Amino acid sequence: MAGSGDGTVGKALEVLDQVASFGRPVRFSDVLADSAFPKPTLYRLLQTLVSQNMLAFDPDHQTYAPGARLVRLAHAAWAQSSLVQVASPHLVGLSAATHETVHLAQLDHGQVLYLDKRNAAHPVEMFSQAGKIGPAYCTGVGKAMLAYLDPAQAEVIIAQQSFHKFQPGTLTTAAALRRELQAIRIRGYGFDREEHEAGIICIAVPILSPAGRVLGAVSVTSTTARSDLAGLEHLAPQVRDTAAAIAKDAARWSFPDHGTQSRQLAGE
Amino acid sequence: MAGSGDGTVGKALEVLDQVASFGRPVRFSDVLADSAFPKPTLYRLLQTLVSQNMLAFDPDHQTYAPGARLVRLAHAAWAQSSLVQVASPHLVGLSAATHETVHLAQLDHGQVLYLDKRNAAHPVEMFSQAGKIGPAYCTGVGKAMLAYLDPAQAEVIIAQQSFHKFQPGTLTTAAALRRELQAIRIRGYGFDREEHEAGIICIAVPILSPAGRVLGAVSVTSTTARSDLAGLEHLAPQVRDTAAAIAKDAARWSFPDHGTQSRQLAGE
DNA sequence: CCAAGTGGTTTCATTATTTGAAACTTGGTT
DNA sequence: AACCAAGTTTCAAATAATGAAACCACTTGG
Repeated sequence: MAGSGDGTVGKALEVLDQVASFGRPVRFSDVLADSAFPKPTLYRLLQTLVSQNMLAFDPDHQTYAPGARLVRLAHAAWAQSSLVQVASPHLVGLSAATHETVHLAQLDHGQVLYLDKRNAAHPVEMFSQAGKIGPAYCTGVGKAMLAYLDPAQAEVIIAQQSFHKFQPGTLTTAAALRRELQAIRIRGYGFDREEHEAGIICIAVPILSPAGRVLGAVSVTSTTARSDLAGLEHLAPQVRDTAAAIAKDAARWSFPDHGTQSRQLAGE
Repeated sequence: MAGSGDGTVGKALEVLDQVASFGRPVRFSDVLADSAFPKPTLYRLLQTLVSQNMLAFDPDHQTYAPGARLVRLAHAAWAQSSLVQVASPHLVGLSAATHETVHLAQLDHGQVLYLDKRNAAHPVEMFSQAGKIGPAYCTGVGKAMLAYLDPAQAEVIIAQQSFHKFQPGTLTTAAALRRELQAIRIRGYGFDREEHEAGIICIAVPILSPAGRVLGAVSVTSTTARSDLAGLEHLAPQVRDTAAAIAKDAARWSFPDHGTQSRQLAGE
């Protein structure tokens, strides 16, 4: 579904991703080095992105970096993501009740995209966490979402996984993952059994729309030092209730229309 | 410089802005209603954006909303914006020293884009604030940046201002604004004299690169209840020092190259 | 039950944009 | 001065975007 290569826009966004994925400002030649595009094409795409403020060009160092317009757009994305808005109080509640860290995530590009994180102990952070990405095949939220996805879509995403063996317990084959997903469907929730990081375990439940569409997932994370899988399993009802509550609120949220908020962006 | 209308990419991003600027999920016809594009063109642009995950389409309600990829990209933008990274500790320091709210901002599309906010009293929030936009002609940070911009660029931005009279003291003409900018250049810092919001005043200083390019601005905000312009003026040296320290760190930051961070985005 | 209407989608010949090999400019090195 | 690497521009050919009109699916009302 999230296919690559729709026309010029697709190419431009590919370049944008590329620049963003270097963790630092890059020179033209850096991008060119691992770009599929020929020099002048890449050059023009970069120019366009800069002129559109999607990339910022630093003339002092001749480098490109992700631009300001992205931050502005993301603010809009965040502010009106009904999931984030609606989930927020429920996450706080779950975090307080369990005294553990709670995550809210979504699927994007076959990966887990974390939308929110609540930690009972350190009630700070935010942008630092929101927007982070992680693998789908070895995280609790990732597997919980995959399990409830339309089978065809799930297969597409499974095919995209790297199956890198982070830990002894990491699932490293599509077959093993499919078995795990089946188990999750029967149980109603998924675990992360130290598959991604040593000592980190979690229980995760998908958030499903009334029609059964996967909207996201919630998880409660703990450490092997503090708890164990059995301990997390006791939290299953609470996590499930939280997911259900979020789903219910999300379904309600869409319609009331909030009285046409006046739009205002700029003189341009 | 940030011209509109470079080819198809520009059009697609225009549509993206448009969708983002409704504060809610929108139907096709909603977008069409205030779009310059004919029906099929708009339709295809929306399709492309959805397929690229820049917009999310909700099939249940047939609505479009800003998509997950934006959040991911913005995380990258944020994480590697040298300004934000470098400024962070200085903002904390300034906020602690002044017991007031401190802002970090940049110019985008002729508007002020807030990148960070530190409040001594409520050390929470973040995504909620980062990404917010405001007018350039009636905020302290906006005027401070305009004052030190290349005159030609400044004029372009001045021409884009709406000069809406938010408050009795709001500057409502380009001429008045130019006079104010001249005063700021002489003084070295700018004020917001309740021009945007009643009771809110601030002192702002631009952050300039060694070459004199405007990188952003810092401000300390207070209320008429707690302080006054004279009170803020006492803080001028501190704010100026903070801005200078940020500029210095920013200049240093660009080169060390951080040992090529491995890029990793997805299977795609 | 059919006619008219609304909101969304598809077609297809026309038009405008994108493309990239090659040539060129710039600034630094030997 | 000759050389080299990085960045920029040219221009005819190839490709993708365009939008008027037609179409489909579904509701509304006569």
